[in-house]
Amino acid sequence: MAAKIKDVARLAGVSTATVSRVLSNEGYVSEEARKSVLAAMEQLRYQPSRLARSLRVQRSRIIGLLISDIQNPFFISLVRAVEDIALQHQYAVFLCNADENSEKEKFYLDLMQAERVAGVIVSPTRERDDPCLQLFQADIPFVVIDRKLADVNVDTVVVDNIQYTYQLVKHLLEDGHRRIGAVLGISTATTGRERYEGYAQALTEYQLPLSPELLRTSIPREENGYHLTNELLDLAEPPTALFVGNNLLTVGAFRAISERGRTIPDDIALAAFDEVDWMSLVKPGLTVIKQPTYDIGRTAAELLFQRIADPLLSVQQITVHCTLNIRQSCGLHQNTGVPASQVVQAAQKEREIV
Amino acid sequence: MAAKIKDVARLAGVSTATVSRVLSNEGYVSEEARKSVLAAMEQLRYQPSRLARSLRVQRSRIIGLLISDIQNPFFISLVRAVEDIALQHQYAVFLCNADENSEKEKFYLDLMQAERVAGVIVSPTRERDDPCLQLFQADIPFVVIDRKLADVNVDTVVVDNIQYTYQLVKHLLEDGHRRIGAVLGISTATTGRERYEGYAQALTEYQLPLSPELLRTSIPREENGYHLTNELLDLAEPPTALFVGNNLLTVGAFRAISERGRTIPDDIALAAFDEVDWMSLVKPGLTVIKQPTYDIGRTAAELLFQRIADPLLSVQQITVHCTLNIRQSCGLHQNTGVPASQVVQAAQKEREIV
DNA sequence: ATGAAAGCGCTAACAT
DNA sequence: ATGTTAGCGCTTTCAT
Repeated sequence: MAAKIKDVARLAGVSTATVSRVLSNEGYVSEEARKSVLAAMEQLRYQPSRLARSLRVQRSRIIGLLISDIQNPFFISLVRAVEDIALQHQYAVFLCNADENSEKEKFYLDLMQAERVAGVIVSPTRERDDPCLQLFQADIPFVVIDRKLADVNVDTVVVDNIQYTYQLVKHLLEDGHRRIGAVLGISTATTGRERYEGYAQALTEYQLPLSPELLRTSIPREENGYHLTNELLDLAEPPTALFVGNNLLTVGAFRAISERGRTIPDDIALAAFDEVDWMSLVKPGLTVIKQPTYDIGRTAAELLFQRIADPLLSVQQITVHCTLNIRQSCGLHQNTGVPASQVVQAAQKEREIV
Repeated sequence: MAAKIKDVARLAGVSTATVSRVLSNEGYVSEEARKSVLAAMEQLRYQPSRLARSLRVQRSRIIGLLISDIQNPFFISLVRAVEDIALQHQYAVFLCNADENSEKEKFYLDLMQAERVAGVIVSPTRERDDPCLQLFQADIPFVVIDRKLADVNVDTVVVDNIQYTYQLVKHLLEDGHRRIGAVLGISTATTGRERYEGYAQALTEYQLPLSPELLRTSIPREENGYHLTNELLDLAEPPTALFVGNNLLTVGAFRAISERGRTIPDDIALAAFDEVDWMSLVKPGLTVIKQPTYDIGRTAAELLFQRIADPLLSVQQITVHCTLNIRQSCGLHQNTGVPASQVVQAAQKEREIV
């Protein structure tokens, strides 16, 4: 097995305490002792056991990151951000993927607790989420991202889904569309529900009915986007425009429309939540709300480390701003009430405390 | 703090040994004792510390997964696969992202060693990779994926890059192209080098020179694909076809071509390594080699658990098969020597031991 | 069938 | 400036 602190101490002719002091750069240790310890470490290729250390100091230098779907590009740069910040703090990231499955979510949260992680960042699969509450009750520092959690006052980083969806759908309305379909994620997650609300607000403002047949929801996966869009296109009177509430659903929607030989935006307009890099490659470019994914991850990680450092800190609920990227998929917008430039300007990457 | 085994023992009126026996379902324990222990656990919401357990039994139920770039979709379903298999074995996955940076790679491998993970799956950033060798010398079970490692005989899961690239480039040649540019990943990783070899083999077979000006290599990132492709398009005599060696590079290449208003395949043909889901959305569809990413991950994880179970098992080097997805991006293929159907048939998802 | 006790590798009082 | 020692929470002989 690997060398341990005792071996280093023996070889260096000092006690384990001295070795530990060298390791942590704390306390007094003579230059001479330090040198021989360092030499011994080198010689034995000593790698201190973080396992033992964590047990002893009763906290590990690992944070858990539980995302709801690793297939979703939205989470990828978020992961990168968390990783970057964690690295700065000398922490490692324990990444888990709930796969939109609340059982897996519970499993992983239990696991993180059992591994005694220092804190957790989580995007809950549902708004009322017992496993998350349990985490909260166990006094484990944690930060919620992307989706809000009901019944607890906890550090949170989200975007204003209602407001941005409202703007996006309004954009479609201003282009003259009156029959706008919606393909959304399930409404047990707040993102799904709020995006529905934004959609509903916009229609209501234009005194349009909220026709149930135009609304489709499911777990946000590509195949679901595909099927739901097909359902909408199969309607006796199909929508002239589509609002899609998530990037995976968008891939499916796009494919469904293409396969039928329909063209965007002439046959049907398309506007969606979430930007993905390939969207700049497809023609026509998609009009989307772009979330600052890296910022969300960075902010959440910073919040978490603040909370770890000071558990008594007051709770912060941060809303980050998005950008409206207007491209060609909703058609010409000569008749847009709000000029595109103004909309984009209003959506700087600022932060506000709610 | 959370309840510990002592608390459970006290509440249940038994010793810690008995609690431990209940926990692990090993050794004799009376039905009566079991019941009261279970009740005590419930009441205290006891979560055994895997940290302490790992220290005691000298091995954790965590495997490390170090991928070279989390932005690359290639790795995502691979991650999913590893996660699925690990879960079956009651292991957790410690996912790290080297970001094509060998310092980060070293940092994470050291970290994994310090955390005493049970084993590691890694896609090395370079062919001669000291941190990986160190892992090997420390007798930590590990499996190499995607890229081979020189100087050691270690469990490996890769694809036959040379062979598939050869087929793909030959396809371009059979379509009549004689000036084929290549945009590849750096050749310190075996994927880059081997894909170059496949390219070279095909050209050589057609007795074409290997013109250095047609070959561009860099770290596989989108912006590099963009710049390198622009360089090729800027040549006095630009290539009529392009082979791109990796999906991130392909996004960049595609963008560069689009931005110049060039059309695929009329102005320039395009064929690439790696499939990504959005490729079915762009027009024209891209001709690509599709790697069985999930299979690669699954195979690697299975190999790792075999090795953990029996360190003396003979080393396995597995080559998984790819699929050639022929679409419209390399032009019509009436003049293709090998019919597409036959090529695809030859590329079933079989396995072979090299 | 159960308990007592040692010890995994490390840190942190406390003593010198 | 350095060493001694107890103990983090768990498992596992070895007794009984």
